[in-house]
Amino acid sequence: MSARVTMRDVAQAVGMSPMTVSRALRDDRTVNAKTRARVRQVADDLGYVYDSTAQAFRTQKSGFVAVTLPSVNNANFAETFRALTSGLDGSGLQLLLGSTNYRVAREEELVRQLLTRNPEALVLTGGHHTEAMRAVVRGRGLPVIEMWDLPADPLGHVVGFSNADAMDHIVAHLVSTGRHRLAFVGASEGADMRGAVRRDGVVRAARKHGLPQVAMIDAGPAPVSMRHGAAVIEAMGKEVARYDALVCVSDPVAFGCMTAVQRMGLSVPDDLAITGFGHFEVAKVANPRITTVNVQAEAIGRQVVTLLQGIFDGEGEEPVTIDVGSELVLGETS
Amino acid sequence: MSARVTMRDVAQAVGMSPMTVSRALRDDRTVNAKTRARVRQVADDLGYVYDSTAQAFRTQKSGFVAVTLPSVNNANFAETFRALTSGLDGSGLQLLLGSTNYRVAREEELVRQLLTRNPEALVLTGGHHTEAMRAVVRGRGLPVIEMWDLPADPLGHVVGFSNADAMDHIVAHLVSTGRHRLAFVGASEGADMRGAVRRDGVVRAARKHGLPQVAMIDAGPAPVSMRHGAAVIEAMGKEVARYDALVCVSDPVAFGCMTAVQRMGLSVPDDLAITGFGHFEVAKVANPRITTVNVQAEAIGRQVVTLLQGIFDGEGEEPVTIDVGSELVLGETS
DNA sequence: ACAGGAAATGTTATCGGTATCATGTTATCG
DNA sequence: CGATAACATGATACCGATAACATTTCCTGT
Repeated sequence: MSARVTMRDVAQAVGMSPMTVSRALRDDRTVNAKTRARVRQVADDLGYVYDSTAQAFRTQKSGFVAVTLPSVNNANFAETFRALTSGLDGSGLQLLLGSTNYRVAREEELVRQLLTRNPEALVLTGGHHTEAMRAVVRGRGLPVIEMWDLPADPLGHVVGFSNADAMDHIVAHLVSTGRHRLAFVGASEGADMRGAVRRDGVVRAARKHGLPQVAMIDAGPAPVSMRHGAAVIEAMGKEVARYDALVCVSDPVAFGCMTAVQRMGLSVPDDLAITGFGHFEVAKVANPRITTVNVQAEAIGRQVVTLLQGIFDGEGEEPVTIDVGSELVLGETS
Repeated sequence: MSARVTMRDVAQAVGMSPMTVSRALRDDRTVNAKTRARVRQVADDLGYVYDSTAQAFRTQKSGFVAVTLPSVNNANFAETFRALTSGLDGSGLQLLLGSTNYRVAREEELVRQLLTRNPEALVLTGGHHTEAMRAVVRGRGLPVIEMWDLPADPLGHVVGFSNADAMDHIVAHLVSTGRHRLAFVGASEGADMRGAVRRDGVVRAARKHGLPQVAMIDAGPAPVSMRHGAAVIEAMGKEVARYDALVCVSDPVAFGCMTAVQRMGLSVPDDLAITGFGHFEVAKVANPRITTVNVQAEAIGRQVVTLLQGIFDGEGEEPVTIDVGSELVLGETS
């Protein structure tokens, strides 16, 4: 109880200076092996717990990597985060996670907050940010990685893919299988830039392929998921048969739409094709399997880790852009 | 560029002492309102960024709440985490997240690491820990909350529910609808205590209700999800019809099993009942809807937030146990 | 046995805020 | 108008680890 055990206490107990204890605990080879062992032992006995805060303060290296995600409640982002975690495991770096709830204003606030912790690198999801935030980050001069997007004017490194290209794959595929009355199912226009980019991608692709205008089905404010897809289709009723393909903003939405369509007795894909986005597990397992786009969430995480390692090993300063691409994954719904 | 801007620099620019700047930035009312505004302005102009590390060091309050989750890649845990995040938003506390990958040994290591950051509270998922970890945490004397479980010997506060009771609900329901050849689908016996508790819960409940022995279907090492459920049933083929109910360790597994069963032409629930666990979105949306148990992931998060607020407001020291309960949610698969 | 260098350990100052106590300055009132 | 309180600001020390430099101890070869 009482006061906390510090290196000074350990040093006293061992009969050495705090400096030696510091070195010993960091496994500094200039400290005699026997001393090192003894220090370890005594530290354990005293219940000493290393203070990373003091270290971070003194060395001006926090050991933190700040990460922003739109939401942790999304299998794809979660997968990327998992890859980051496991890739950074053992490197002595800690992830500092924050969620933006798909809003750039919230992102700005979050990043300001994260920066006060002195992170050694900043990993952002998406390439859309407020001007103020860009300024803050730039002024800080710390390594930045934007992921899940290919921003036109990157802040630093980039690991992502083109949402527009991905949507083009889908539209091209639908066109080639004879569909031409497309509807896009996504979140209401609002703060969710990612959804907006996908929507625009579909519209542009449709135009390019000579299709009539794409209908917009609004599944509510972001984030939208299975139940929103199901609800909006349910509300439409048989009206939905007016279209011959539902292009959904994500796999969960697609799955939701599909179940609603099936419940009303329509057949997928005979009456209606359905496509998703993201290659979520549900797309692979659903009945029928959902045609989707694989965006390789895990690969993004791994690439970010590789970049981070390079950064901390003091490698090249020039910002790198890595396009992990995306590929159409044919299912049975189209 | 060059050196970083500190309070000293701001103070100099304003023509006041660092102490006044410190107070001004914290909105200390003893500082003249005009001065406060001016300090704010100058700090902004200079691009000053507050250093939480220094603050944490000096005040010995990190502003961190450490949280361990088995995996962020699980909609339920993610939901709890989201509730924690949004509940703590604006309180000046930062969540420090770590994943245990469902292994207590990993949890111990993780907690040791997290403790070096001086968290002001520790939120653990689950009630199974290594002895060493219990000792470390106890010795530290910081507030602890265990969630998602009702441990027999809690480390501190508890917000959870009884997994055994929940499984009993399910088994009782299956029995009451005439099923008696049960099989449990879950992860291999191993480090995943949560899965083990559910399995044992089913076995005990079956015995209590006078059922013959419950068969065990091994979907592979934890964590198991949709595709593992689908794969193991697919591998069994029609053999699965030997049972009249599949009790699955989670909704995703249940969904995977169901799709596999349906693909081989069997009917759910006519040929086979299927139950899940967790009230995941997929259970509500799937076709047919999956009978499951609602464990109120979000409520757990909210309750934890309430406890934390109480702790930081210096309230009652006696550990509290909150049972958020669980309830059977009837679907169409049983 | 001794110079010279390697190995092991110690001393001092410091990172950027802020608790604490001290001091100066401006209202308030009999 | 002088005393006293209310308000505003400042000086000093310190949180716990460690970089940088200094010193001591122990070998090694001749």
